[in-house]
Amino acid sequence: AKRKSTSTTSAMYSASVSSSSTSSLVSPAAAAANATSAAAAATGATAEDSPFFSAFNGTEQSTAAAAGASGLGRASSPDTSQSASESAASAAADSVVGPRSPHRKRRYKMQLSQPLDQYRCHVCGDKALGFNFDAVTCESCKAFFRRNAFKNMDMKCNFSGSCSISINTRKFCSPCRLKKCFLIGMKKELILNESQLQQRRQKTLCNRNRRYVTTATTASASPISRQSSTTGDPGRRSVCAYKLEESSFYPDETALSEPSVEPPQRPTVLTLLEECSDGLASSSSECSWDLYRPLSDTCTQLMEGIRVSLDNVVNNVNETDSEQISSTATDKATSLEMPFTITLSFVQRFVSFVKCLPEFNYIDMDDRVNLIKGGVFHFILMRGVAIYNPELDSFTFLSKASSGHRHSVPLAALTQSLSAYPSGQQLVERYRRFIIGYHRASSGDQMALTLLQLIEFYNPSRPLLRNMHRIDRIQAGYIMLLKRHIESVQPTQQARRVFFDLMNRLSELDSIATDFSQLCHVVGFRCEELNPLLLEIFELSNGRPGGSRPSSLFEQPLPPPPPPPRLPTQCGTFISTISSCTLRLRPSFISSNSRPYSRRPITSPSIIASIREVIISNASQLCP
Amino acid sequence: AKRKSTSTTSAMYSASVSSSSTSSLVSPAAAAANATSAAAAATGATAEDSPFFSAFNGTEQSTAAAAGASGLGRASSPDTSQSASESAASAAADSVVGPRSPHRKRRYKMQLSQPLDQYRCHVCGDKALGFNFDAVTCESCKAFFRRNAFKNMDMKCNFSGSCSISINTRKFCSPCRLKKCFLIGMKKELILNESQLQQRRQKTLCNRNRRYVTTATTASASPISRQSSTTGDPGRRSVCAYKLEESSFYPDETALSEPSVEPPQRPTVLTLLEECSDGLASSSSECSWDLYRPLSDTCTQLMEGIRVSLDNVVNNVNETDSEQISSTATDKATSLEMPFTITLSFVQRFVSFVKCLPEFNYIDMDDRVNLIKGGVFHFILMRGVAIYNPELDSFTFLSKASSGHRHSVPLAALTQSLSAYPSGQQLVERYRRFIIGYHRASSGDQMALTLLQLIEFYNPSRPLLRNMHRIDRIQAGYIMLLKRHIESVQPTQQARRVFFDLMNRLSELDSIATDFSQLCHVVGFRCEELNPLLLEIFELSNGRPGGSRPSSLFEQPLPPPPPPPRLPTQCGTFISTISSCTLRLRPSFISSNSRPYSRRPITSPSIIASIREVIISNASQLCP
DNA sequence: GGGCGTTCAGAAAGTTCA
DNA sequence: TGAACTTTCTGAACGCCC
Ligand SMILES: [Zn+2]
Ligand SMILES: [Zn+2]
Ligand SMILES: [Zn+2]
Ligand SMILES: [Zn+2]
Repeated sequence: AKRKSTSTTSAMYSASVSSSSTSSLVSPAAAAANATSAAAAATGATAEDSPFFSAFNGTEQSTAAAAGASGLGRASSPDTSQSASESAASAAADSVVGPRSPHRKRRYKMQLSQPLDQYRCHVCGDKALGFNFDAVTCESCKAFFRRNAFKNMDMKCNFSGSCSISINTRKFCSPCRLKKCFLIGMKKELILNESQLQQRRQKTLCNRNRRYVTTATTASASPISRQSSTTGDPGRRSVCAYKLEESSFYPDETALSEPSVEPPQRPTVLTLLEECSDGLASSSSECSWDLYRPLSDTCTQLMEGIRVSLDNVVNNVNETDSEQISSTATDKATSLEMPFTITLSFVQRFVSFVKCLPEFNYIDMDDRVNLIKGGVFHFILMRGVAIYNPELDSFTFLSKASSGHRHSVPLAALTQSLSAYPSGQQLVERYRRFIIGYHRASSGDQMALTLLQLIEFYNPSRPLLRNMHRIDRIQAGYIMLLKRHIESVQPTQQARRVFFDLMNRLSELDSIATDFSQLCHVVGFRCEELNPLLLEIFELSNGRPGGSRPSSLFEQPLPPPPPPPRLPTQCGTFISTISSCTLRLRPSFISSNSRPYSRRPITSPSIIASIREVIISNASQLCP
Repeated sequence: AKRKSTSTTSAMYSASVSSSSTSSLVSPAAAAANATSAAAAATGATAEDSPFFSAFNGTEQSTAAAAGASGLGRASSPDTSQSASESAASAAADSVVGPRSPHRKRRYKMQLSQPLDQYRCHVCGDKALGFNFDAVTCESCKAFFRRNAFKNMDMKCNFSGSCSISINTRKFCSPCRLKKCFLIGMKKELILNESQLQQRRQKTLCNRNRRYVTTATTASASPISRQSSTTGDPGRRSVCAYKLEESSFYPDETALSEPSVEPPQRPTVLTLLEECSDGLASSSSECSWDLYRPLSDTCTQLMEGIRVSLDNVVNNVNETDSEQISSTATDKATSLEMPFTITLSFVQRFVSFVKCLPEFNYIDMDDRVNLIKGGVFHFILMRGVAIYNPELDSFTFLSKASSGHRHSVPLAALTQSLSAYPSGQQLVERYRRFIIGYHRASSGDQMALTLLQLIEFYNPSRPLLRNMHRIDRIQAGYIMLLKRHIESVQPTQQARRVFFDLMNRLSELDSIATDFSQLCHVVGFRCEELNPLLLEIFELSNGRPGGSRPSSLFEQPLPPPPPPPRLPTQCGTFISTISSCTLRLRPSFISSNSRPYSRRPITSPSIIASIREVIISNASQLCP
């Protein structure tokens, strides 16, 4: 009995397979198979002994067996498992219809002679109404297939994996049922996917609305049909599926008004974010990468833009500044004028640089000011990392004045300049460690360091920001860009480590910047003749929430000062440069010279107004 | 009879399942089948031989058969095989059933006027509600059968072996009752087996979570939304799914079916990414936030889902495991069995947990395996952080076995367990520092730590990944979620610092995990009696690119080993648990016991195949 | 009328708890 | 052990668009 059952199995399966592959509704093989199993049953093995017994009901089976046994090989029978009466009828029909051409076209209305409801599901033998997902199936198999075709073929059959599926047994082994569905040619591609579904639903909804409006012509319904459906018309059927879309449904052509396709413009980091969250946009068809992740087009463009601006603006010290720096370097290498001169020059260039970035344009005017105001120290300090030369322990940068030569400002000079101030040396030492650490972590990668500057620049926690979300998004974009950049230059394995290491080090920057700003405060405090403008500027970075408490560095009264550093001559230049080019603070501040330093409110409106003026005045230069 | 019973086991189901959709217990088809089988039985097979013999007690059966044969077609049954005269039948049904309005306005309610309880359990005669395990039984017999069908038939009847089973006597003789169950045709094949059970539970868990999340977080939404998600067909793939599947499935259509509106389903982290890149979607009209950034709805939902799954799955140690851990803790606190037992239990739970996450569903089967395979050690170690208790310097977690008490496993025990191995103690010490550092950085924030586990889990640089982009995107989503979480619990100013600090510490994890995996390698190496399966498992995490070079820890030949730790008894449990529940490795691995350890290729295909089997086998449980 | 999807009550598993 | 309950699956009936 065991052996027989196996043979029955294979017979049955080949039966269904062939029936599907020939696309005729039934094949001789199928009929023969039934005959076989019937014969098996007749020989004494109970039909039920065979786990593969295709349990069509008994009478059908015997009928089929009889027909098969008659040797006529009902080749054209549309069904193997018809009930007795039906089979008789179809036998008659068969004799009329005659042999069907074997290459019968796919699925032309086969209602040639017999009504469709005579057909039987190719999966389970239940009565079928027509094609479902490209096979003749019953309603239940149709639903079953729709529900399960996309589920992963996970479940294993509990039995041999070749259970026979009949109208009675179909619900016992879904894996085998599903398998058979595929076997007989059901196509899961014909199941509507989610977006097609949405379309369909929307269309339905649309039509229904129209019909409702036109037929009902109730005054309330017509003008605001959308609203009515949104609020859940109680009289209407509650259609769950539609419910979901109602909020986004516009009665008429959503599609038309929608299609703001793609900003053909220069991409911003926000474009990158979209690309990353989208997944479709990735131009590379590859799903994976090898050691180095290739850059997407967007990334390349963004970084190229940054690189160009970097070269043209940030690294392009103008001659005046260069001269200035050169002369300061020779005359007062260790005075505080040196860093002031340099940073002033840089701040100008950096602001110009930032204004070249497309996304800066999208920021509120006030917030542009706030970003610059709140981040001066941060990006100045980050710049230090970028121009640091570890061999020389110096900052080095091209100098136009000395014709291609490089300026080189030893860090030691800074130490010395600040030695007169409390904790000045320690602070510089901290900064040095910070720089060195960063340099190691980044391997001096200028692009990475520039991106870090930008990430620091677009810091959503700067004080007074009006739209933190926007800044946050931009920052996220640059973070993503940095990530991608690193992944493109570091092997996958190390990329993450490097990336997070770099990001993490920014935290230290925050505290260093705070201390530097405090220190500068003191510097300004000590130089009475220092123009109030300078004070204001240094106070810029002081306005952060935590910054209102004066740093502990400066709390106790200072000891009798060493020869107080003086910033006489250059200060004028510094101030005038700022006022003329970058900041253009109101003249009144420059003129009100000897005003005693008093702890003004941290966010003096005048400053903001002034800086805003600068930004606005140059707004036309912003890249589109 | 013996032989036959075996065949019964493997045999397929009965042809006599009555038409399930009807309220009648017997459909004409079934009746006919019964007639057949009865005939077959008459030819010599005993009744209990036939797994399909639906042995209603004699009278009923013959009645049913007669009814079917007589063609009277019990009108109340809208049976499928009744093709013609359906209207007549239903009309008849109407007249019988009661005053259903003739205009059949709605779905027919099928208010059975004659309740089913007129049917009697075929085992005990109690009232029956329907079919259970393919026979008409009462509830108690159903439960009885489920509980005992697979128990050994050893128990002998205390009486003659032919006790009569009635509603009163049924509890007196289990063996006879069970025998009768089989006799009347109950099929133990229809009892869900272990893996099916697991799937079912997982699915329930998933759905519960989803429902909970959607209801909990959409308080403002319409009350129907819950219902829609509840009754909606599961398994439907969301828009995100399609996005994720991009090139994999529909190379062409994807682009066409773009205009998908809003993913109405449970959000994934990808939804979050979209939201973040979108900018318009931010539901809060606010552009800024104060100290603590409010969470968007998406974030809330995502985290709520995670939290629920975390509580229900990860932190829900089942009793068996709990027992095991308890007993191990008392007996062999310092042996290596302890960590093995615990981690095994955790790995199972973690895999379940991950499978509850909506986005996991969108990942390629192979990649699911690869993620788990490549990350076992990582997420085990991260788990350590989550359950670390700094006061006790222990891992602590709830124990069901000891009724709400907590297990507490001192880290020192781990040190001691590994003291026999080279560098074991140092490694544990490193791990301890890692844990403590993380604990400080996160302030023990469980959500943050869980997110970090997930970030580590979705690591695009795991070996052999087929779609790194997809994993990368998911990881980015979780990183974003972590960021948002931290921003919501930390003041803006510190949030970034904390966030990057936490992220950065993951780098250290990588190296610790590598070393641990190497160490486990050695452990496996030393214990010859250790089952090869165990070795394979520990090798799982060894497949990373950099992992092929053996850690320097273990390069030189080891000194004569101290008393080699042995993992005898528990290992069996360990292995069997793994094989049965979580990993289900191929039996061959379990049986081939004494195979000498040899350096197999790092990515033994068998492992992958095995693990894939696990994942696939449970795939239907995945939330849609 | 063909062929999709949607609905929803009912069948049949498991789970809980006294 | 068993009554009561929960959950998932199933499929007949139906709605809609082409
Ligand atoms: Zn079917
Ligand atoms: Zn099967
Ligand atoms: Zn009973
Ligand atoms: Zn007995």
